[in-house]
Amino acid sequence: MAETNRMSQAEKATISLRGLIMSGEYPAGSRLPEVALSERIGISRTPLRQAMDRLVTEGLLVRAASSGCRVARFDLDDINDAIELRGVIEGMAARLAAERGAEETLMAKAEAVLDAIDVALEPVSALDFTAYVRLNAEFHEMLGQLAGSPVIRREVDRITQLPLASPSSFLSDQLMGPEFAASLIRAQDHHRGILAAIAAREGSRAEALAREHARLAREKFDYLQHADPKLTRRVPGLALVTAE
Amino acid sequence: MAETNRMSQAEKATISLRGLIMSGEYPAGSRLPEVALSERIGISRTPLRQAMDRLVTEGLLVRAASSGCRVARFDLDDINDAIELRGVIEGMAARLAAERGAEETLMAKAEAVLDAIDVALEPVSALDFTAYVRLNAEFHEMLGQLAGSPVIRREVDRITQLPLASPSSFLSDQLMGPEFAASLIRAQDHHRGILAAIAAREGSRAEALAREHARLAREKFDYLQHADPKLTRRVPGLALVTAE
DNA sequence: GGCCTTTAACTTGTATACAATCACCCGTCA
DNA sequence: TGACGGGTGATTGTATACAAGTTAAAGGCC
Repeated sequence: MAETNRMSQAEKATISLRGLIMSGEYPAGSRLPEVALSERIGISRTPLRQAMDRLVTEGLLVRAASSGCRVARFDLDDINDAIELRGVIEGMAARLAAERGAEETLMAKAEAVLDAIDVALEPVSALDFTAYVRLNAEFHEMLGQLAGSPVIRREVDRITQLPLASPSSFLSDQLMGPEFAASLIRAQDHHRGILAAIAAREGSRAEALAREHARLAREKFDYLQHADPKLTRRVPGLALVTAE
Repeated sequence: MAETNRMSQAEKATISLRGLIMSGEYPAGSRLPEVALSERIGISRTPLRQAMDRLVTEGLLVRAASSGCRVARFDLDDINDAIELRGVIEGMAARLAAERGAEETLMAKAEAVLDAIDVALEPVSALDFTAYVRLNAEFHEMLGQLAGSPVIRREVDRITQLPLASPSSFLSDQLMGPEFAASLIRAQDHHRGILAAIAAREGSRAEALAREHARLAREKFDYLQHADPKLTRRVPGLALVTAE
């Protein structure tokens, strides 16, 4: 959490509140009383309300008519649709990058990120998980830039940061198992394929690969569903997903 | 502008401010002093700031680091990318509707809207333009619902309401000419095709058609660019687009 | 005369006070 | 005993006052 000094109260409130909700502190559907919250996180109501507005646009909260906010409720379909949506957006970014041609320096940087991921995955038995999460997020961010369009980039960033659609969602070293490690390697294969398709100006292939890549998140999520229910409390956001 | 009574100050401020900006009152790149604005639209700073936050997420304003908001600046590429983005999102909605199957009552309602558009376009020489704009917006809204997913619907609504990507953008009876009327008829052909593809469960075709359909907006925009420059002042939003 | 520094005014960001609305509960009347 | 009405409490929405930071201008010094 870099430099909480230079952050505005509203930003701090956003992060605190998002964390509180993702951790399941406030169960899905529960109301969020403003005064109590502002006392709890030590920030006055004005920036807190800004934060709540922000989380409403993120979809984490819903604003009931003139009666404050409630924590949103998600079911399995919502998660899958959010993942599908991310795949479509990232697919568009990859396609446009291929069709229009991506800047060489950006491509080189993206390749470097992938090389670093290879390193992080190197000792399959004891891979560097936190490094992977960081680098993976970085690659997906690069994907938004490769098309060279501020509009596209902005949209990819937005989708990518949505709590339940993010490429980092439901990633947790809690579920480190052999099959999980294997899925990380498959993901890296996808990464390479997407970049290769962009370099070869194969727009359709780049788009299809990016969509397929997003679907890996589904597998991870399905795995979570059937794994130890105790994980619900340790994997951020999982507490908001109702069994349907 | 239905029932400004029951609206919160923040909503009123959003509408006023959006109107002010779209009309070109504040030129692209200019700063928006909060106090002056709040006096001008007669709403205190707190809800005004909410409105500004909202317009920032819409992309109409940009927030410079600790120095308030400026009116966003758009170029031709931004417009085209926003249109492409809408095509991709609506394409996804259409594809999912086809793949998953759309509810019959919704399909019937969508067909009814298209029938009404046919009527509005009937006398080619003197078609009912305002009715067309309303019905067109309604069809695109239905498109978001046909997939039967709240997540998808939400996203289509969001994109569809973005000022510069909306299917109603740059529609103006100012530019009523024979070629323009012809493009409305082509648009209606697309509408029919999309719905037929959904009914036939042809996801890929539905997606491709929806994408192509969005591209009609490009033609309209290109036409505007080369038309009478005086239109800049009469077509909402056009004033924000710089010549690049 | 030019540049740097300091100060002052303005602008945003935050906190708090106030207003209005909503919901719930209790009491009274039919 | 049940239902309706009034009132009271809490909670959100709005306005305003205050603080902090930024920018611009003016004056002094080199």
